[in-house]
Amino acid sequence: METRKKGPSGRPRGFDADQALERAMLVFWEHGYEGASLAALTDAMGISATSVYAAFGNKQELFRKAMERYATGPSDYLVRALEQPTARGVATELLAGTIRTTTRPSGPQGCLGVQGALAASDSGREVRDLLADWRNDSCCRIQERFRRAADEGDLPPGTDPAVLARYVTTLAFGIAVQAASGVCGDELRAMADAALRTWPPV
Amino acid sequence: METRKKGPSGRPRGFDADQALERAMLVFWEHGYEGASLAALTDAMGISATSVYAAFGNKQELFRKAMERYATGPSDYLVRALEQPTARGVATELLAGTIRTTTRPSGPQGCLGVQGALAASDSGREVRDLLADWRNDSCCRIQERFRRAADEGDLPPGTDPAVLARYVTTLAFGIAVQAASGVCGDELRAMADAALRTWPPV
DNA sequence: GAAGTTCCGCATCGATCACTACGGAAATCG
DNA sequence: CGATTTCCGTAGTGATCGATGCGGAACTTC
Repeated sequence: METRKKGPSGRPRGFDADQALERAMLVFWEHGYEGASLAALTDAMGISATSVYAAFGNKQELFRKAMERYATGPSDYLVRALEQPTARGVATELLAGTIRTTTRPSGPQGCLGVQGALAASDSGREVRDLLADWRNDSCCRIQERFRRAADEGDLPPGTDPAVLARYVTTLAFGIAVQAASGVCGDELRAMADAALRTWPPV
Repeated sequence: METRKKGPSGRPRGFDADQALERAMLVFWEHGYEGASLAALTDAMGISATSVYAAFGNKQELFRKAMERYATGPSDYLVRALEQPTARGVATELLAGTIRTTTRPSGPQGCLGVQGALAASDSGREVRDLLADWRNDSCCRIQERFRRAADEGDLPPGTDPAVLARYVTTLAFGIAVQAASGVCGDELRAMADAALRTWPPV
């Protein structure tokens, strides 16, 4: 499993795979998995369908890679939120990051992990389940962080980390829906500020 | 515009249009607007495509009628919530109704108004905007109810009805996403109880 | 019964879906 | 250079999409 190039490698590909994946992610983000046709994807990526399948497998694999890129790119605020020193900081950073990413002026509105495939036909069931797992995993990671906060005395006694994690992720997913509906960031920030003023909701 | 039957009416339709629309709504609810194919719809409705177009126009019109049925059926908890005597009662009934409808054991999980068309291709843009308007309208009606509550002294001075309405609808939409992810009703109820324990979040 | 109207199953429309076979062009090797 | 390997544009695969034309059957009113 050498990463070095060895042997006759033939003609190298004539496009930037990273840039192509970035553009594919934006199309999936805006139109969802099933709403993004191969024609729309290849058009945005600037390459032919042949190149897409040679470089990424098929549409489903392309979406998986686009989702990974989304998780480590536009959605990396989750990691930064988990690194906050206090539970309140975690919630604050999570909601602020969600609002920032879902209402960015240039780019799709909403969250790829939510609107990528919330409901789908039978052929899109796997992708739908993939995103559901991603959302539940996000909730679990926050729950673990809140459990640690409870152990550290950062949360009032009797606070249930699971309920608290479900609460902040519900707000985050709701923000994603509001953003997809065209609600602006300022209004969502005012809402998040109000919600965080009573923290934690024991 | 008589509702009576007059003149030669020809052969009456051989199916129950109300029942067919109910079944179409369930298919749209589960698979979304674009994820519900005409084949799946006609199969569930028990009638041919010809009958669908004769009775409901086209797929988009069928969805509009299904959405109206959803608003006055499974989603009628919104009206009951708005009729509650206190602002706290409005929020409590809204969240309870949302959880009840989005996690019913038999039937689709989630909310048709959210997952019906959160992201869509170009051909589904009109339906997507229709649902976005429905969501924003729901928020506006709640905002008006909270404004009345503020006038009646039912809310602390300085409370912004718009922010409060955005808060409860964000929770409701988030609940719909959680339900679509397979989260059970009990867990969501515990979360809603915690959120309502600190009310209002001024 | 006769005339008129509507229903609806069958077959199919063109468009688009995700996907791929083919082959010439281009680049890397010895 | 020649040989080899890979890329990728063109064209087209069968399947499915939403939506209809047709015509016989069924039901109405007269």
